[in-house]
Amino acid sequence: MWLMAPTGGTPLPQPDRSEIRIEAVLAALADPVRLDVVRTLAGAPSGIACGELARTVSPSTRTHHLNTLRAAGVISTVAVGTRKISSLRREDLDALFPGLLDGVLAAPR
Amino acid sequence: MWLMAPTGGTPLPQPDRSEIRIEAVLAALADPVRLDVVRTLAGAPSGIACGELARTVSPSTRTHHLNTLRAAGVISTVAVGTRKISSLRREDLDALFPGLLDGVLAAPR
DNA sequence: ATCGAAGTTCGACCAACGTCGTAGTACGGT
DNA sequence: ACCGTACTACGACGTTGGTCGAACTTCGAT
Repeated sequence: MWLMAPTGGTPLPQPDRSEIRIEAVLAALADPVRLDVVRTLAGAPSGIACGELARTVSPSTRTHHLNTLRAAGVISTVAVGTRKISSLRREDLDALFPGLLDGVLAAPR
Repeated sequence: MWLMAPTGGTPLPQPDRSEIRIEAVLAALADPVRLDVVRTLAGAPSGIACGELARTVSPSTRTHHLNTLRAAGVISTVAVGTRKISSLRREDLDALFPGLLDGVLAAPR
């Protein structure tokens, strides 16, 4: 048995880089819960399981927020076992909107 | 009679730099109409009258959007005569969230 | 085969938001 | 003094969005 890389699971559908719209990204980042998720993911390049994110809300609400972030193109998620590991789409966002993510993350908590 | 600078009118109340919150800024930028306003103002450092902005919506809706942008700290407005001239708070935004505005403005129209 | 853990889906509810029309205010020009 | 222009304030309406609980699915482990 080998250690499976976080990128080794089944990827959930997500928008292509060319399909990411700035309005959707901004709307996704505007919510406090989702912004907290993004800040957390920014410090964990290898990804984090859904259950470890946004513990202040219920599981169903958590799912809703992660769906929103994924649909906007902010995060990508892979299913490994019973878990789903999410991580920031930093490369795509930096390529499309250089400075945006850094600017957001520079904001005081 | 001299040409009055756009900064010479009576300034409307706006949040201090220290009061600007990233969530409010992102929420303000997330709306298509307001994003259009910001893009327009980005190309006019000297400011633009309300009536020349967001012509796709009614005057009352326009006022609502400009109020939202001002309350979020994205724009500042001065009243000169019967007009109100709005301009981007570029310095403040760049100081608080370096790269954010540039990233947003880099997005394709 | 069964159980538990991890997420999802569905439906409901309430708050917040974008939109408008109408009425109102404030200022400049005639 | 009057009028028109520029913008605002208010109230209404429909839509969207965040929240939850309950029921369901899927997978790994025992």
